Amino acid sequence: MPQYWLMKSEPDEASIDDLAHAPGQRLPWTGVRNYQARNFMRDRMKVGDGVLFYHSSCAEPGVVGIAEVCSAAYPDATQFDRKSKYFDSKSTRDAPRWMHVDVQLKEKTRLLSLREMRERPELADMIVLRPGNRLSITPVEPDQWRAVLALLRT
DNA sequence: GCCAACGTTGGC
DNA sequence: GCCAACGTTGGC
Repeated sequence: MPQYWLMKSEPDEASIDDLAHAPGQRLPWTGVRNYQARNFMRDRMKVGDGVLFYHSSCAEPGVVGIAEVCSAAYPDATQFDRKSKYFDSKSTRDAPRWMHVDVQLKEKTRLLSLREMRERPELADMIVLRPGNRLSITPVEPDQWRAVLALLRT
């Protein structure tokens, strides 16, 4: 059984259109520097898991597409790149601190805005809607996944 | 730009 | 191991 996830990305960094125009419509989910989010990718994500692609820190935050996990977790190259803002001097090639998966676009959707999500009782328990939530990757329950997909098609 | 929430760091 | 200080996230 696949699991489901919501993954936040700042559109200035990697937008749904960036994903749509990437080779194979696949992108490495680089730049995660939070242990809980890393652990989700490293320990719990499987190829084929469903992903809600979410735009954050922008004028209209919300879900903008459906994607799929398309690789196992592997070391994030940006942690070794001194010129990258994601460079981590404490990480080593022998024991890389940061890992990520690749994701592949399944479908660009309409914007399901955060505001609209908050209005929906069937989504009320989603972690991303919890006050103060800052986690960039959160698990999504199967019934929440189905409810979001239904809303995206309205 | 503000600020609440919360994760990380580092002194002790 | 505690916890204050600090930094980051991200909606508004």
